[in-house]
Amino acid sequence: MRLVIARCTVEYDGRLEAHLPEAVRLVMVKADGCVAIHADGGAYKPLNWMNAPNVRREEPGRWEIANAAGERLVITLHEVLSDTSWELGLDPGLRKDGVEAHLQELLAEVPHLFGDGLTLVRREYPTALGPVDLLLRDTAGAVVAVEVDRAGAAHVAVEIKRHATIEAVEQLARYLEFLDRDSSLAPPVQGILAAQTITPQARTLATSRGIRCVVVDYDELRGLRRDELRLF
Amino acid sequence: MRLVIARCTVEYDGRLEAHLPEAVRLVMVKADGCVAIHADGGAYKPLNWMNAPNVRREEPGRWEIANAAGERLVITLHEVLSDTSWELGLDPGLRKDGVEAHLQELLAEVPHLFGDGLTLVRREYPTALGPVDLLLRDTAGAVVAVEVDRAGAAHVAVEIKRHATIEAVEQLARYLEFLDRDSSLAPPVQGILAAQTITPQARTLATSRGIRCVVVDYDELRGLRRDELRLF
DNA sequence: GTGTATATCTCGGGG
DNA sequence: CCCCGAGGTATACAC
Repeated sequence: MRLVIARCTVEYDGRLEAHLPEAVRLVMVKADGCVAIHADGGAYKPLNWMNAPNVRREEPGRWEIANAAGERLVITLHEVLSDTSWELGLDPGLRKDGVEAHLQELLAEVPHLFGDGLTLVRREYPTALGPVDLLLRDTAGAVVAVEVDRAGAAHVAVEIKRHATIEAVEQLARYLEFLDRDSSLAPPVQGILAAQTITPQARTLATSRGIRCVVVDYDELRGLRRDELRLF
Repeated sequence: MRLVIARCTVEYDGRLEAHLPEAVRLVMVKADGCVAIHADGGAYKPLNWMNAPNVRREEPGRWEIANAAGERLVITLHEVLSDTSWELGLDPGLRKDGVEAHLQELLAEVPHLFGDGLTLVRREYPTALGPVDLLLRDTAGAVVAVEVDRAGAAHVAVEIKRHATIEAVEQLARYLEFLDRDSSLAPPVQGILAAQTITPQARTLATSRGIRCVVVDYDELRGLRRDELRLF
């Protein structure tokens, strides 16, 4: 990794055009060749950048970086205050826990939480528009629907979010539209929006579309699984 | 701006949990107190970070950074290879050209491109869900609708995107639903999706919802405006 | 502050 | 390769 502190101006021409007036900034060049220009504030996002792969032509006082898509970044270095390089080596990478995928894993193990007699058909059930998080089947005729037109549904589609907004409702509604045309399922398919938090607007829209909202708790689910495992 | 090159491990506990095994990385601390931990690759996004505002408690070999939301970042420094600081000063900031807002400005000037007799009512026309990019009015009864149920519409809502996906169609469909209930407009309101590029899936969904797709060219529009200005 | 929309989003997965 | 969806998205803006 190379770190250059310099008074510079920058021009970017590609997906848009952007210009940075003269100021002192950090220019970071990583081992893969990607370049980022940072100011001394504004979260982690650089002011300007060029991703790898790219080609960098370096002349005294002027760097020109271009990629195959025709994007071009020109850095004019008026004064270089520091120019250092470091061997960092390959990073072992980040381990994450608590993202939507984990919520999905946990919920897939306890489908009966959404209604007695509900069992898992599969996770990531495919539709023409994309995969539904969970598809459940009612094995006891006990689905409780909030709207008459989806009452007694034999299948239930579950959309899982950490935080559900209107977008999540739209997404599930799209899936339901296509699931109702799925010949292997008997329409109507019931929809459930499951999330740790749900905005009031999303809840309103969901209700008006006959979609049930369920608030779930990640820590509680983890505990539940631990408790269930104890039975064996 | 402070730049620390160090062999370190990192723990984040907040909106999720994340862990970074021991490796040499760059720890960047900006003037506003935000912290970012970079590996030597992977575009501009850091492996881990903490935005401002936050409180940083620094002990030898261990930084603990926390914010008001209860998020916590702990950096254990096993070996510090370099620790430098720089005065960058306030950045004059980035000037951009070619974003969606500019496309909207240009299109607002030539509403007749969407159909003869169409004039601009206003940009950012408000609905309960948010503003519609452009609302047009048919002053010549010449709106061409792709679906019978929206034929002869007196008003046209235009959603503008640089690149239109299914999301854009959903967004416009939501607006149309509310515009049809707008007492100051006579339903049905026609919808047009205008973008520099439109995905095939978005086009399919748009057509099935009676929304017309129009591909626009930013450079051509700029030229068009220049040509029109020459007339005066 | 919440909610909504944009972004040179980045990043990963699947067809 | 494109498309889609998630993100500790970040960021701006309106209510």
